Amino acid sequence: MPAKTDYLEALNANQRLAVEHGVGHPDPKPLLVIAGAGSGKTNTLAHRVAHLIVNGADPRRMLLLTFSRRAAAEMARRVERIAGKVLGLGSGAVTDALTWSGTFHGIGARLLREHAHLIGLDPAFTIHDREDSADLMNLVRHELKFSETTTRFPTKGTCLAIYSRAVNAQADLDEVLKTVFPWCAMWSAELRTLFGAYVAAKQAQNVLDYDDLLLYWAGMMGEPTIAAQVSALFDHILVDEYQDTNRLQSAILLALRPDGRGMTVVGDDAQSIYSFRAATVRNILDFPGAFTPPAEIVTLDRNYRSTQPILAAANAVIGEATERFTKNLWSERVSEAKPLLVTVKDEADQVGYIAKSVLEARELGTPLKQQAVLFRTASHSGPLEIELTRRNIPFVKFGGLKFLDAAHIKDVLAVLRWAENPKDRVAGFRVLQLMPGIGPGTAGRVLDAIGNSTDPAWALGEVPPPLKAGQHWPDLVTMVGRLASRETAWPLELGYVRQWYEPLLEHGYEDASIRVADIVQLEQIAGGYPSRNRFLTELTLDPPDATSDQPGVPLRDEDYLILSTIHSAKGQEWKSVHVLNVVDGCIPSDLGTGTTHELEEERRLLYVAMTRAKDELHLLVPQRFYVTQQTRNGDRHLYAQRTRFIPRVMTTLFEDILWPPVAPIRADVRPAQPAVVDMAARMRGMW
DNA sequence: GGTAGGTTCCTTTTT
DNA sequence: GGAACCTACC
Repeated sequence: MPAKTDYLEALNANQRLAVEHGVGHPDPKPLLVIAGAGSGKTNTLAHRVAHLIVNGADPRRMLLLTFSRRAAAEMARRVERIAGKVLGLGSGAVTDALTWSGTFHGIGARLLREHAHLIGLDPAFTIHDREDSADLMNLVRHELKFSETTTRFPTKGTCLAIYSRAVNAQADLDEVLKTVFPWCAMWSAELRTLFGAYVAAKQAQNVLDYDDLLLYWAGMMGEPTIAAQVSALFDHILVDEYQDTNRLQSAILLALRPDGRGMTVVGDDAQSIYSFRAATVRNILDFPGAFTPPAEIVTLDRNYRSTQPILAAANAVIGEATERFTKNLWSERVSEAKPLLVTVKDEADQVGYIAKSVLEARELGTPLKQQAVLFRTASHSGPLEIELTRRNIPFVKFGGLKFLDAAHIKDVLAVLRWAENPKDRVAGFRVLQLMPGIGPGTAGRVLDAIGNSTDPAWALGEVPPPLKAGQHWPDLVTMVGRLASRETAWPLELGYVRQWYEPLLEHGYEDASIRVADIVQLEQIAGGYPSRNRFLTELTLDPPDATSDQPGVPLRDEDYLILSTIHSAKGQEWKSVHVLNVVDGCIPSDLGTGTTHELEEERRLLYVAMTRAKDELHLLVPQRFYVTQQTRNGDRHLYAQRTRFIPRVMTTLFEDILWPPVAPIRADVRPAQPAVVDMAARMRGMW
């Protein structure tokens, strides 16, 4: 029975090619969709999924790999709308069936739990986030006495970064050291020993880190019988943001579908901004040739998002890039307004300009939610956050520090993780040291004592109580016993943890009451998960991005401005976009100018930021730029240059303005004293 | 030997 | 604001 295909009418010719490719064909070629910014990528992918379902594909047998859970949810919502209408299904029917939809890491975790027995893995494994992994690396580093070398050994974070790089890029350690961490090359032998011990420690403790989720998955796919079993779960594999996958991820995909059958990948080489975590543009450039016959390529180059002047400027910026699938985006959205290149005196004016501009736009009918301020580094928004708070402009920040990164939240999660997996030494180590009088030494000995006991909760009760811990110790023993026996239903047991933790919190922090409130909030979030294990796993793999992601925050219906790192802005769009600090040293970051490779990525980053804008784009160029803690000179002002990615010849594509407009200020002259108080405003403000 | 508290340095981007 | 390192105290 031919299905109704009205929904295809709304697509343009190329989108339709991408959606209909191979449907009904007995032996379809793999498909690569090069989708420029704002070209309706998500919509096209969602239509393809829906179209496949309408034509008889089983949504339960579709693997949909997206960049974040937010992207997965958005995809599901659209598929639901399209397919639901055509198939006349009730709401949620299709979404519920799209069970294999999520990030590589999330899907990996699920596949590993389900197939753990086949590869000798205990399915009760817990997952370490980056900080936990670094802590474990640190423990091992100390055990091996690498912390006592005469010349400085790389820090835990650097060690983990090197390890992770080698795993994700599927590269040899020496190669990684030579190309990415040359200053650590002298430690090659020690690092190899360290990583061996680190892997052994993870295995002994039954924990996996982020990289393991991919590595074990890839390993599983290397065993023909298991590979066949896993591959047979899926008829279709669709991957979004393919430009941000690394070699390990592409290896997994190829192992799932060596012939590329039923495989669709979508991406934009111009938006690849994750090479720091070993993503490689090569994946997308080489995809077509990985199969015989090679994959079909469909290019979406019509932009539906931005006005032509914004697009012209963005095209000019990316036009200078060295290697890419050539495609220039075009748009029919005419506008007289060029993007603005706003020169301001310093960061204070930058912040003032944004506040003014944002409020003006709101007066003209653009709600705050339709406006965003983007920046290279999470910490750059600090002064802006202060100013917005002062002016009572609500905002939500994406990227940077997470709710879960707060020490007190990590403490509570560590208690839960230790209960879930008593072998998890990092968790136990953290929990024990919360108590007064217990430091690394005592904590280590306690962990050794309960070591491999079959009943760790009981073993803990047998440990002689460290005297200085006082009442906290017996309370800990009671609590751990309770959690281990699971006598209290999830998520109520979190209440016990809080009861134990609160006195310690009050002892350790001035602002204990705020922190207690956070934990209460955590309890509410926990209510959304069916079990402790699921809670811990999903929270680690998909931490809430911003405060608005958390239920219970009274921001839901309110209007608020979006603050986001450029990385976290991926895939999103706003009517009006401001980009902070478009100066050399920020974009490109002075940390990212080492190699052409890094420099190219910084260029793409600016491109991504610019292409988020629909109607208005403001690039801010502060002339003076405050730098904290430069290695040698301490805090100081730098006289910044406009970013090298917008050379003089390109400035015709922008409207150059100075702000404040009156009396342009030479950088070397101190500004006149501003009015101390705006008395007129104060008088008006009385009413 | 171990813990608590002070000092100094540094601070990309994320699953 | 945090981590690594140092020093004073138990």
